[in-house]
Amino acid sequence: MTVLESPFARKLTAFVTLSDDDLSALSDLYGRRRKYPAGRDMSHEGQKSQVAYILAEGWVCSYKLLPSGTRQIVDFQIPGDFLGLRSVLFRTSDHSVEPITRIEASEIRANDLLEAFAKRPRLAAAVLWAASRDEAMVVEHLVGLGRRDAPQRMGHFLLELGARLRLIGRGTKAGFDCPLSQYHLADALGLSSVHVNRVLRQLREDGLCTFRRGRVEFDDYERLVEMAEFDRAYLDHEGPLLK
Amino acid sequence: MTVLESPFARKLTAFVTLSDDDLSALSDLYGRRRKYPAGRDMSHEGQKSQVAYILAEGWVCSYKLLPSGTRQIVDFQIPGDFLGLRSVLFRTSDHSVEPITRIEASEIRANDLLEAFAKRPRLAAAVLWAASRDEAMVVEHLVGLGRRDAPQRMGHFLLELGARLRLIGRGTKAGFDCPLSQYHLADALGLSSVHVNRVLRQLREDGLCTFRRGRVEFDDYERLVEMAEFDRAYLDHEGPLLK
DNA sequence: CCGTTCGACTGATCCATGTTAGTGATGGTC
DNA sequence: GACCATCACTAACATGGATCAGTCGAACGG
Repeated sequence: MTVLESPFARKLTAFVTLSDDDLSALSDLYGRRRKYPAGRDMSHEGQKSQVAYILAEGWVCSYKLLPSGTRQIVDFQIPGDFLGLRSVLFRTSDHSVEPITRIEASEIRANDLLEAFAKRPRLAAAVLWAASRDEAMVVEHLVGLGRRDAPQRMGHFLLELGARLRLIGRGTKAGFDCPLSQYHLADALGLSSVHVNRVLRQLREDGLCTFRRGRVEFDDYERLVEMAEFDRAYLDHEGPLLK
Repeated sequence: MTVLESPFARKLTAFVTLSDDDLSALSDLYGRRRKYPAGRDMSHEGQKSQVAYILAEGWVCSYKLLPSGTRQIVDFQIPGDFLGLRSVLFRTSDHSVEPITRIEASEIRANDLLEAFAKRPRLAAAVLWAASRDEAMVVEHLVGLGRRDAPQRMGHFLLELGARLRLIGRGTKAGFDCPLSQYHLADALGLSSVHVNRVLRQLREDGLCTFRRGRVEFDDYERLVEMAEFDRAYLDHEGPLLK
């Protein structure tokens, strides 16, 4: 796979037009590529590591565990997303990370990243955009938990995931492949898995969308957008910003 | 008021030991100081401004409005906190800002800030810490909305506020002054104001804490911490990190 | 001084969602 | 082939919190 086809490059170029030089600087960043099995925790918790990753393949979630034993998933990472960027730049991160599928991730050394930023400002702009989009997603997620009911939350979540996946060429407005279990959805949306099941059934019966056997189908995209009050603006996906 | 006594400096020095030179660089940052009346929206929404503020006096909240007319408060800013740092560094922010009390804020020009960072790395570290603490608070807030019930959320919120205020010398483990209405609490905690009232009454009757007439009193700090499962770790308040 | 607004506060009712306790299908493993 | 774990799915029941519909007191503008 050439750099241009990597999910990370696809995501960035959707936002900032990158020159060939920018792209080759990007490919120089990629260090050792590692694989991790699904399920077992990568447990970055409490560690302060000097290395971050760019997820090349597979899905990951970051979550916090509560004393009661329940957990809250803060967000999901898909190919092209950073893993552990914060724990490089800031202090040790306080949440845990679990691979949902088998994953492949390329190491990025903090120094290399900062050097590349100095030489290629557009690259820096693109990465900052990605980071700020991720933050906007957390805020939107928070709004959902506070003020949207279960069907809206679910619809919003699936639409957001769909939009992110489309950006890296892993989905269309018709649907996308999705390895999440109903338990993952429950932990992300602050619901019980029982209720997740009910809500999914209702969305299906209402002809809005169908989630079955690892695949999400948008049965009526526009009506789902309306029901979920989904506003793409916060994802900032409407074409390159810097030409 | 000397720089050292400003809430911003107090907050930073609680985390990173700053030299006299660092502190004077800090005081050079402060630009024009402006006042805003309570209530009227500062409406940064959709604007991309080149100026941020450091809140010197008063309380502010940032929130998102939903189509249904309800709102979700994302967080509160108190003296010493940044206002609009994100909209300087990143793209236009998509939430609104409302002063809760009359406020005073000093302008910070983005360039000045970046220059100061280059010259005084410890200052940069301190500001980065502040930014990452704010993010950690948003995540913790999200966890609360997803997985804590109303009394825990309320307790957690009041304890967090108390800890932040103590850092800038505006509160103790006994309590603090708090200009928030029960509507503010409702919008922040994802509850109805009716339920906020009930929960406050219950906390009072249980001898945990009392919120009345603009004042929060911790009646039994330790028991409240336990009830709310409040873990200070994410605030990172345990003394200076860099000596 | 009166009327208006706003915030704290309450009781009654209802419903969205949680909890408990299952069934059945699938796939992996020894 | 037996066993086990995991996941989707369901029904019955319980409940936290929303909603509705107020009262009351304080602050405020005219």
